This record gives sequence, structure tokens and C-alpha cells, in this order.
Amino acid sequence: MNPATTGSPAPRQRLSRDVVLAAALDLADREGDGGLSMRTLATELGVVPMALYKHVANKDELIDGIVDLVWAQVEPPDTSDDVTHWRPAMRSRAASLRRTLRRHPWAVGLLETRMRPGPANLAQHDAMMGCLRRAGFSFRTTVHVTSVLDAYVYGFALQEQTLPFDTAEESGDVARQKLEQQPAEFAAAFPYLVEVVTELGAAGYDYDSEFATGLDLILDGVEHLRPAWSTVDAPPPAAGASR
Amino acid sequence: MNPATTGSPAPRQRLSRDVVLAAALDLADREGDGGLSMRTLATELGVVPMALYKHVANKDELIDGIVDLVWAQVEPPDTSDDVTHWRPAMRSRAASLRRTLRRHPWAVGLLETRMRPGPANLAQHDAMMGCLRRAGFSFRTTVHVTSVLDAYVYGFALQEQTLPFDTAEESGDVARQKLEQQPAEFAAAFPYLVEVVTELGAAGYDYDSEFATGLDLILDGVEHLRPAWSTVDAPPPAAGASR
DNA sequence: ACGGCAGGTGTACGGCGTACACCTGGTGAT
DNA sequence: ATCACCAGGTGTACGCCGTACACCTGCCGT
Repeated sequence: MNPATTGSPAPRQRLSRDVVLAAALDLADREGDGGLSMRTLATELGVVPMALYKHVANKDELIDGIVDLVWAQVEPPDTSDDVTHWRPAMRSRAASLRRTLRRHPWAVGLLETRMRPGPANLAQHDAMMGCLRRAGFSFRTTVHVTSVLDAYVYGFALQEQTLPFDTAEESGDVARQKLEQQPAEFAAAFPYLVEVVTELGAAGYDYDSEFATGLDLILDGVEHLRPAWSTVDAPPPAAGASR
Repeated sequence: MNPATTGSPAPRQRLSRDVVLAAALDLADREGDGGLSMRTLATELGVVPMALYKHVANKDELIDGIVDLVWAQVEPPDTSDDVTHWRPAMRSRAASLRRTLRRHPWAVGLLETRMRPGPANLAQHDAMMGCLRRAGFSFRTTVHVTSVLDAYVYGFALQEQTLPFDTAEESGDVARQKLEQQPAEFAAAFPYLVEVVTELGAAGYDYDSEFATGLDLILDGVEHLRPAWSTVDAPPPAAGASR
């Protein structure tokens, strides 16, 4: 959309932190984080590498910046009518987070080392905890739910990215051919993996439904298995008006 | 233990693939994956960089190698008496996996891109699925359980590594001082995060119990919420003798 | 005694992040 | 209208990285 973010020799508008970050995000999406270097980013912007350092302190800060741009794309939980709708709100926020991580696979591996959360990240988590608190969950429970939900989504995205096929149909082919090129002792050594390969080869593997299955399992657990968790152990902080 | 793996100018025994991998693992543990370079690894082994390439094809293959060494450290599920003990078996395997990832934090971020699982990785997952299959879980259910469990452990390890404190006591200090150096509008913008900071500052944050809480939630879900899952939809493959 | 070859060496190349000194064009105060 | 200033873009250079390629060396089976 922005003329400065569309690769190519460059029309050369004035640089700014936002322009640099947008171009970096675009480059990372196209090339993966391995392909994101200060030098190629600079050439894409039609500028000498050192020019970037007038707008970002160093590559690390640049990465913090684009990671937060990614966070900004995650839809916060729907906060209308919190008390009854916390479950669909959590469910669709989790789905949005996964979709976002799938759209920017490099971010999954990058968030790992980033220790300084940006404003969008903070806002996202504040909204999430707010939704749960206002739905009546105790403080401790809110922490637990946030923890388990984010861990699941994050871990699932990681697996999804690591597995060597993208679609259900493809999964069968890849699995079958992987299996065929194995030595014979393989089948004997790992019978259960062979089962996975053959079954998945026949039926395919659907990330979406696999994700939903695990997510619902966890949400069911939150809803039914821990009634004590719903006890309000302290009133949530006033959202802005009281006192 | 191995004289060639203990850093320092080096006694110079003969090199081999295993020696190289062991030294690389040791270096990665000490320096993080950023500090693992072919050149420093070579000097630690008292050898010129190119010598390593007689034993590993390239850095990528070397990393695949040490990642699989890490997998070898994960205790497989206890397979005795599978039918009744699948739950404790899964529970302690998950704990072992987390402990291992905590011991080698760099591996969490590395497994991400590695698409070629090593033998230890395969053995680990075969053992896990075997345990569940023999406990009577259907094939599909086994896939679901494996998926959700590994995703959780993996995601938890990722969060654990990203959070900026290591112990419960430390968490309070870090949180408090982070909060103090924020501008005043922060508190107004993110009331629920402020609550987290203050509460955790008071009570501390214990990774171990947080991990156990989420893990038990998931295991409860597997056990109670999905009775249909236990239906055996096909006999597990014979472990070696039948037919 | 000797040829081969596994394993260690030396040199070199292109790419990376970024420190530092420099230039330049537009702005605000005079 | 002048001019000093300075934000923003430049050029050069350094030290690190992975690794290609030609080479040497010392042990082994014959």
C-alpha cells in the first residue's frame, strides 16, 4: 500500500521510523527472518545501509519494532458483554493470534528472544486479562488461563511451522515419500510413527481442526473442571471511573 | 567430562563427529546459540575452522546434530503398565521435556526451523504415541493428545525463556522496578497489567507450579472431557511379535 | 617401500552489523 | 537576505561470520 514499502528500486520519499519498520516487516514476510538484513533493507528503500541507523538504534531494536507491528495485527478479545461471552472471546482471540503467527512465521522464532514487549503487545495482554477479570475470574485464575492459552497457541504455531507440509492433501504425499525412502529397519524401530505416516497419508492432516480440538479441550477445562477458579478473590481494578 | 569438551586451549585428542557435536552442545549451553560459531567452536577444539567440515557438512547439519542430542536427554514415558499409568507417564514426560528445554534454552528457538528430526526425536515421539496407543486411546485421539501436550510444553518453555526473571523472588523486584520507571499514563492505559505487576510483586511467580497447573488442566481434559476419545477405532500396530 | 586417503591447514571471498567522520539541504533566528 | 544549525543521508572501514578450494601430512594396508 505505502509506496515506500513495496520493494523495488524505490521512489525515494523521505525516510522515517515508521517507513523503515513497515519496509522491514514487508521484507521479513517475503524472505523470512534470515533474509532480513540491514543492507538489503536499505537497498530496498533506495538508501545506503547506515541511513537506517538514523531511525532505529540497531537491528535488535528494529526487530522489536516489527514484532510489535505483528502484535498490533492480533485482534483483541471482544470486550462487549464480558460476563457471558468470555469463552467465544478467548476462542476467537486465540484463533486470531494463531492466524497472525501463521501469516508471519518468522515472528514465532523471533518473539523467543525479545524481552522488551512493545505497546501493542502490552495492550493485547491487558485486554485479554481485562476480559477475563471482568467475566468474574479471580486474579490467579486469570493468570493461569492466560498462561495456558498463550502457551498452547504459541506452541501450536511452532509445531505448525516446523512440520514439513502446508496442506492436508500435501501431508499425505510428503509422509508417504518420506516413509518410502527410509531403510527397512525404520519400520521395525518406530511402529507407531509408521502408523501416523500411513494413517495421515490416507486421511490427511488438517491444522485448523487440530488446533480447534486442542483449544476446545483447554477451554472446556477452564469452564468445567475448575469451578473454584471462578471465585472472585479480589475485585478487578477499576477500568477508569471508580474511586 | 570429556577432555575435548571442556573449552580451553585443548589437549587435542583426535576429532570425530561425536566430539564435535559434544563440544558444540557444550558451547551452545555456555554462550547461547548466538555464541555458537564454527570459528569459536574450532578454537575451543584447538583446531582450524575448516577442520570441522571434515566431520559435519555445514553449520545447519551441526545444529541438527546437537538438537537431537538434546532430544536424547528427554526421558521417554514410562512404558510399564501402560493401561493404567498413561497419565503419570505423560505428566512426567512433559516435565522432563520442559526441564530439558530449560537446561538448553537456545534449543527452544532452534527447533523452530529444524525440519529434519533426528533419531532421538523420532524415538521420543514413537515412545509417546506407543504409550498412549497401548493405553487404549484411538489413533486420532493419540494424535490430538500428543499435539496439545507438546504444543503446551513447547509454548510454556518459550514464555518461560522470554520472561525477564528466573525465580519467584526475582520476579517481584523486576516487576516493581519496571513499573516504577514507566510514565504515569502507563498505569491508566493498562490497569490489568498493573494488577499483574503488583500482585506478582507481592506473591511472586512460580514457573513450576504454573506449569503444573496448566498441564493438569489439559490432562484432566483428556481424562474426563472426552470419553469418546478412548474408543479404540483400530488395534495398535503389533509392537514386534504378532502376525 | 610405497600409494592412498582420512583428516588437519591456509588462504580467500562475499556477506553481515555497525562505528565514525563527513557532507548537504532546508529551517528559524537575526 | 544571511547564516549557523542540525536532521538526515553518505562513504569508508573494521571485525566477525560461513565456507569453497587447494594443499599438506602422517598413518595404513599392501
